[in-house]
Order: sequence, then structure tokens, then C-alpha cells
Amino acid sequence: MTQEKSEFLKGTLDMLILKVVAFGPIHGYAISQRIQQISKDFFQVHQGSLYPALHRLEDRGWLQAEWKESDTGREAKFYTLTRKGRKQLETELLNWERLSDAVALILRTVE
Amino acid sequence: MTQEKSEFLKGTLDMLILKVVAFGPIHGYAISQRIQQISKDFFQVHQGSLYPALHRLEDRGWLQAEWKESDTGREAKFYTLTRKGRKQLETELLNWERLSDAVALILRTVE
DNA sequence: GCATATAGGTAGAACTTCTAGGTGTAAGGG
DNA sequence: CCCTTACACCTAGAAGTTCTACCTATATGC
Repeated sequence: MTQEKSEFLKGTLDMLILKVVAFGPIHGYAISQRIQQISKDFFQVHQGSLYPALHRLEDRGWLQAEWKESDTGREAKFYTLTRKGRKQLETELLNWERLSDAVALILRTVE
Repeated sequence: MTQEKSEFLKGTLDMLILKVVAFGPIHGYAISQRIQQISKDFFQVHQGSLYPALHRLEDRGWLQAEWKESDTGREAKFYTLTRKGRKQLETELLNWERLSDAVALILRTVE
């Protein structure tokens, strides 16, 4: 068990998961790998964050799960975005943009 | 008491406070106004978030407090950045940059 | 035979933010 | 004179997310 750094996701985890799932059906373990890979190892989504998040998103009706066989021949839970989930993703993208713009305003203030 | 929206600060509050205090001694109430003003009302730092945060930052040795008279002639606690606080701000700025870059990587992935 | 990677999960701690209250002074309008 | 608003401080407890630390099980490679 190697885990050097812990990178706090600061409320972005849900959005990142929704975004990755938006590319097509994918199982939990692969989601965390994908996020880590695309972010060039900045984000390390540990399983203790991942699975609770997935269940949260499913409970809210944003994700839908289905058991299927994975590449490796094992059973895995594949997640898909629901219509509500797609809307939620759009909302979160917009919010993120606004948030980072607002932060930028403050950080760039020179005064 | 009017409070329409609640804007979640997603872990950026400490950084924003440090940044605002970096401009010079300022008291709590004014910090929240400043953040709201500069962010064009995106961030509304409620007092229940503000004061615990200020005490947290003071406890960690990043801020230093001193009672002085404010513009309005009343006593107020003026906060200043310590040397440690200035270092912390730099660290947080770097982290924020990395975080938003990493998020951008994922959001801009077209796959 | 053992470690690692894959795949799922939970419980509980830690931390931040929000809700909802509290104190008190000063200024301005009715 | 009372009421409201702005200023300025504060706390307790709820809610929410993320982290730490575990658990299970199979397949593959050394």
C-alpha cells in the first residue's frame, strides 16, 4: 500500500466524476485511474473517497449503475450518466467557472 | 437579515482571507466585505464562516491580531499576516494554481 | 507461495462550512 | 422615543465532504 501524498479535492470530486463518466460507461476503479492519469497524477482519488462519492451521485439520481464484465473478465459496476446527471454536470461546470473567475479576481487584485 | 444565496467556498476561504490581509492590517468584518466586493458578490462570507476561519488562521500562526480603533471610531480586531502566513499564502497560491490546472486538464479532455 | 493489480466495499475521524443564534454600539428615519 | 440598519465581535451544533484505515475477493506474474 503506497500512498505518498493526499490531494484534497476541494469539492471538485463530484464534477470530475460526472465529467469522466460522461465519456461513456465506466466502472469505479477505472474512474479513479482516469482522473489520476488525465490530471497527470495531481489527483489521487482513493477508494475511501471514490465509492462514497459514487453512491452519493447514484442516490441523487445523477448516475446509474449496472453490473457488467470488465476488460479483465471480472464483474464490475459500470456507471452511466442519467439525464439529470448531465444537467448537473452542466451546472457544476458553470459553477466551477464562476468560482475560479471569482478567485482569480481576488488573487489578481494588486492594490 | 437577508441572505439569498449561500456560496460554498470549497476550501478557498483561507487563501482568500490571507490574500486580503496581505494588503495590510484589516479587521474581520471588513475582510468579508472586501472579499464580497472584489469578487463582485460571488463570495458572501458569512460571519459563521469568517470568524472560525480567522481563529483557525490565528491559531496556526498565520495571522496576528491586535485591537485598534476602526474608521467608525469603534474597537475592532485588526489582523496582520505573519511571516509564516506569508509563506502559507504562497503555498496556497501555488496549490490553487496546480489544482485549477489539473481540473482544467480533465474538463478540457475531449477524449 | 506471495505480492501486486484489479474490483468492490464500510466505519469513523477530521475538517470545513453553514445555520442559527447571541452580544453590543452608533446612526438615521418615523 | 422607537425601530431598523450597519458595524463588529462571537459561539454551538448540524451538515457535508474527504481521509484514514480497514475489509473482501480474483487474476497474474515472480
